[in-house]
Amino acid sequence: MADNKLEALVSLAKQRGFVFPTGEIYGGTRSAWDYGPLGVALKENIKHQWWYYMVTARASVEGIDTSIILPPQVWVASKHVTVFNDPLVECLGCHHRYRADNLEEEWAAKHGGEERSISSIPCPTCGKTEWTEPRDFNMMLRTNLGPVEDENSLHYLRPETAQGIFVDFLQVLSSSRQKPPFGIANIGKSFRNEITPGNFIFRTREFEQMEMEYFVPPADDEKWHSYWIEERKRWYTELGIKEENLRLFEHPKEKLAHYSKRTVDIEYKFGLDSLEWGELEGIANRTDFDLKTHSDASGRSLSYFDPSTGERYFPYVIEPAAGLTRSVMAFLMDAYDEDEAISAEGKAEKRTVLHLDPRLSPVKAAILPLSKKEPLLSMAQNLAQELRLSDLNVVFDSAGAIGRRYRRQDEIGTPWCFTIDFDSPEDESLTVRYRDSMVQERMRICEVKDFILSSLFSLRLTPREDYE
RNA sequence: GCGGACAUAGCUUAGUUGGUAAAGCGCGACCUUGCCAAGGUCGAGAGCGCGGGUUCGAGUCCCGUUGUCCGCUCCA
Repeated sequence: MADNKLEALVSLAKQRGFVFPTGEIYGGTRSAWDYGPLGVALKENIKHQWWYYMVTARASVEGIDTSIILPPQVWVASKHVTVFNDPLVECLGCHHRYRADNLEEEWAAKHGGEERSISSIPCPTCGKTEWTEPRDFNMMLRTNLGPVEDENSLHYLRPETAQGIFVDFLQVLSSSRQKPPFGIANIGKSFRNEITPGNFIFRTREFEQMEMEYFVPPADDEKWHSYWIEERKRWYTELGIKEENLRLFEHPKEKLAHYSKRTVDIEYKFGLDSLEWGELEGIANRTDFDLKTHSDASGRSLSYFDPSTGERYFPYVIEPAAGLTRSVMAFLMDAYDEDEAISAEGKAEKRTVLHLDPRLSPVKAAILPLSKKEPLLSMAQNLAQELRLSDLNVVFDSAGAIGRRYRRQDEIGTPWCFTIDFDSPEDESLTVRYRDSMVQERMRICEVKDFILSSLFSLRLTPREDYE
């Protein structure tokens, strides 16, 4: 059922220009999907809503945009070069793959601490003891800068945007005059050499992240952690994700990443066979790990001097790290619906509709002349252009019956349709038709722009400042 | 990386025992219609994921490859 829904959505996405496979004329590539005219609008709108809620609306958060390629030492210091280097082996009997270090640990645990190398441990699946040589598998993509390819030219594409923030910590601190608690936000592409990409745009090797690092006095870490978990969950629900499709997942202590004291994921119920619940965002307490390691590695102290107490300390970091491209998929799936509309003949017909929040809708309004005759045509075109000049993405559509045109807009989530009819030249009014209720109302043409702008404005979220 | 299934116009599919690509929807134009996927006419659009083989001849058979999905493995 839900898998069918994804199929329908993928099909709709391709047909209407939300998302399509990268390089399809060459057979496509596993690593990426492209965002079409509507897809990029949706993605930009999500990004904009995040930036507004996390940066613009908050006095305590600054935004930056850091480079995808950083000095390689950054990834050595952050342990990405070493810790996430997994030795993988494959059983020559049944071709199952395992992490060699995991199997060795399991053996020791089951056999009273007896240590054995992978070469003498039988395969848990088929029992054979024949393995390929362990091969290091690093999640980072590499590239070479400059004309010569050697050790010195080796660089990595960032696997997360967070490190750019830590590396710039001092510059932001000194140029913005912020003091803890304060945050630095960063949106951009990251790259991970995932073994198994898949599930549409859920896991790709190239993806976009929206991350914010919130620097707090160490004693306040837990209450800020709770604060951000609630703020972030609220962001999704206020933008239309159904409450029952979201849940929090507490990472078990023993499986926490090396830098984390506590991590809570916000998961979305994709409801697919291969992806029942999937992580949209992780909110981690990274402690002072990053600031300290970069201080040690760089020789520059990334600590904060508090003039009011005369103390110098390393702030703790609360990190809400969201996957932008994943959330595009979640917003689309959550908005996708097939309901019933009554046709002109009184029959109930299936209607495909995206119940997107108007702030996220790629197209805010459609301007539809009921007929191609003048002056209806020009009136509609003029209104459409006026709205475009107000920075509103609108479409003008005069092709086909009016009902068909409404359905076209439903399918891409346009919240409002404005129809110029034969009375419009006389009464300077038109009909506004709402996507979700299909209700129609009369409205003065001169009020359309303010109606849309104020409708969008009234939906704005206000950050909660008190976390107690 | 392993195993399985699938791969035909923008989308969904049909293509009989191999004989030289079809339909619906969508799209464009015109006419008609005048507020929830109406009707009519005309039109654009695939050489069947890609490469190779068998054959007089291959979407249709064989091999390889790429991609998608499912199941393993992995996922900071």
